[in-house]
Amino acid sequence: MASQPKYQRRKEDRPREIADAAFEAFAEKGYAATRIDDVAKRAGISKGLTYLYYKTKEDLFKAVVKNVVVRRVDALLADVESTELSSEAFIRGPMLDFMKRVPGSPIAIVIRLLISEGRRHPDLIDYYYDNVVARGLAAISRFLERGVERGEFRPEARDLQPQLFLAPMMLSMIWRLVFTDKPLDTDRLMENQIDLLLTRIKA
Amino acid sequence: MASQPKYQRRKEDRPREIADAAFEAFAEKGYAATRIDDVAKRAGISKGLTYLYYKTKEDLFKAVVKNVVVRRVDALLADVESTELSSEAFIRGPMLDFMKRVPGSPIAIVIRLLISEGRRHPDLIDYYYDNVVARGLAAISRFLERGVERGEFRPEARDLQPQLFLAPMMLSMIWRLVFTDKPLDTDRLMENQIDLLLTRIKA
Amino acid sequence: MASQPKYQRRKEDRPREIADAAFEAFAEKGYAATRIDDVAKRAGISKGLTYLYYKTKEDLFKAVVKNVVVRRVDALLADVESTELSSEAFIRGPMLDFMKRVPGSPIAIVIRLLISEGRRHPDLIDYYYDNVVARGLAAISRFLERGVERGEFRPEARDLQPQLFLAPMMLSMIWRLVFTDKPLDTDRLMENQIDLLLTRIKA
Amino acid sequence: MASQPKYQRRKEDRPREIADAAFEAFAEKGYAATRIDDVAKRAGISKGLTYLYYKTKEDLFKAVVKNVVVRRVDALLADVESTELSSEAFIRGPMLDFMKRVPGSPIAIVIRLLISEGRRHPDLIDYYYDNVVARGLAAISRFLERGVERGEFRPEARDLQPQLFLAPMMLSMIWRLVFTDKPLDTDRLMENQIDLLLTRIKA
DNA sequence: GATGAATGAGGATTCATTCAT
DNA sequence: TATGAATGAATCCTCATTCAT
Repeated sequence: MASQPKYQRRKEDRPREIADAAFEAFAEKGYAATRIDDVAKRAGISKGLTYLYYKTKEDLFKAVVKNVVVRRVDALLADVESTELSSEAFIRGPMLDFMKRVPGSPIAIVIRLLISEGRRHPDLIDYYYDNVVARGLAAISRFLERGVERGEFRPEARDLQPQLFLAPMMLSMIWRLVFTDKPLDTDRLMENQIDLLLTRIKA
Repeated sequence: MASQPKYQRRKEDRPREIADAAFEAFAEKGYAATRIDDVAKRAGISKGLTYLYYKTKEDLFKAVVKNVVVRRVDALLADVESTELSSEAFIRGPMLDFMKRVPGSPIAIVIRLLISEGRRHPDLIDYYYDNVVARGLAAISRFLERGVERGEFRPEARDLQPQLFLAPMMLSMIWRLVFTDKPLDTDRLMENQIDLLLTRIKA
Repeated sequence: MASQPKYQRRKEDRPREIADAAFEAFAEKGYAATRIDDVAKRAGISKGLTYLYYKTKEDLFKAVVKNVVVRRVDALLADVESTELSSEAFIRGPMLDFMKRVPGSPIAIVIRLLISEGRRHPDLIDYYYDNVVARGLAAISRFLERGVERGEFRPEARDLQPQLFLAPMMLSMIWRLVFTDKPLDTDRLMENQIDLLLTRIKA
Repeated sequence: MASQPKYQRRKEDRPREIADAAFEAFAEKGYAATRIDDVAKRAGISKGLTYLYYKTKEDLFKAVVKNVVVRRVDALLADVESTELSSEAFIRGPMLDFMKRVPGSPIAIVIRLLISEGRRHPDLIDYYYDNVVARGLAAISRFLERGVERGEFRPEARDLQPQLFLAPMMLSMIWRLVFTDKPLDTDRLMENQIDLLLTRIKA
């Protein structure tokens, strides 16, 4: 093997590279079972360098949840919010598509990390809630409201808990995380739920 | 005050006492952060004795998931299956009650453990699936079937994924595990879901 | 080699054994350069066991200074204070003997540790001052006072700083710690000082 | 406020600047606890540059003891040796003044470093002995000799160990290094010692 | 059976030193 | 020269597991 250059200065990219590597490692083995050495190896750097950018393993964990997630969630949400369709068409279209993608996305992984490690990081929980959950719920509420205003939905739509839209997505996520090999048509699950809800609220 | 050992009974109960103590400890701190010493202290015995009953920490973990869970789940399911009501009355009554209790029950804790540690224990996942999830799903399917046979539900009820009944329960569970202090009327969430579903399938 | 028993329970003696081993190690290499592993090896135990008795390396350091020193200083001071001689005879005899022994005793080692590491352990400094230095100074003052009362010393003896008696001892200590191989008749140094002082204060 | 680099001059001064910075750092935290990074920061240069002038941390340590000390000691001794006074006047005047200044001077710091780290650097010890201690002792001996020759001191003065003059200075140094906040009139201690000695040797 | 002292492998973290830029 | 990113050996400390008592 030709020997690789031993040094490669890439100050700019390192933090993200490390966070990405850590994300993979945490995703695969969980926080506790992940060795800083693993992360470094995945990132193609030495263990010590990790500590130049992240003071502790916990810092790294927080960075993973914050940066990685938000980066990807932003992308996903952007997709969704830039549409102009009838409320029903939007919900059955882009919004459903979005929800279908979540259980297989990094968001699911992060949820798992938060479920496992969240207790010791209340600030992370808050961060995640504010930046992901609350935004998602608000988007749904906004949509229902708009539907009512436009006369597409009945006024009772306003009283619907937005979590009703998300429940099958959550179940699908957990299902796929835990029961990897047990069959479940998660797409159909979400479609059915949307159908139930739209039937109920359509004007 | 020094905390008193919680368990201290006859030898024959030891394995269960240890498993119970371990369950508490795992519930509080998670698998990795739980010290065998903690478990022993909670069980009121010495660290060494733990190893007489469980060869490794992992064994203990498995025992917790298996024994503790099944024991408690059995109790919960027994409640439910011994009823004679109209299908709708049953669903809105005992079944809904049962579901409402789950997010605050040990089952939620075990779910968390499985989400966190399950990957490394596929046999546990299978065990849990067979003994808890599959039984629950089958019960729901059986119920729908019975409703159709009795003419209470429309035949399409047979096609409903039983997970639709469980989705809000799952979301409630996760919500309460993760967002301990964020408000969510989980009971209402489940009621609404039941209502949506019954509206759809009632004859 | 016949294999030694792998386990040897000696709960009672361990703390002292470890502290003694640590004392040796610290004496030889200083605090920073001493590895817990060295200490354990010297004590004939495993590294981990050290931590059963001393939570951190710092704890061990404190224990060394406190226990080891006080143990030995007590012995030395006991010697001295139990005499009944004329003041001059006492000073030229037991007290001088005592001082001559100090530079080669563990006290010198501890002084070195305090000089090196003391800044980070003000409590240790205080402890050492109270238990060693202050006691020594007080003993000297008491002696001068007694000499005056008995008419053996002139009243001006009361004004003598007790540190004047100790100064050559201190120089001898440092000299021997630092300039191990440079000649200096430390005994004569102390004798001369005592002589100077007695000449001055004798009635 | 970010601390400003203290040194930042021409290249030719670099080695000295670094050594001075290192001296400060060693003085503050001791050898082991001083990071090369600290030294560099104090010197207003990058870590790497330090290695251009000093191959290792130990080299730097040696340079500190050698250059810094000798530079400052030379200055101090120069003061002293250029006088023309009666022997007694000289001892009670410039020499006593000099000794009084030592415990608060960098020499004290270096002594501490030698006490802490000297064992691993016998060459440094020798260097220090030759350039500081031996010179000091010789100066004192020379002075006594001269006093005898001039008829100011009795011939027995020749037999006096020069260390007797230095003992209270040494004690004062250590006292101030270790018992920073315990009161001791170190000036008076030295004055008294000089008085004792002069009383003994004056013709 | 019980105990808890003892072991030792392993992991997070630090920091002197190197070297691409 | 000058920088500071990068390396990796070294070290403290933890904790599951063992075993003498």
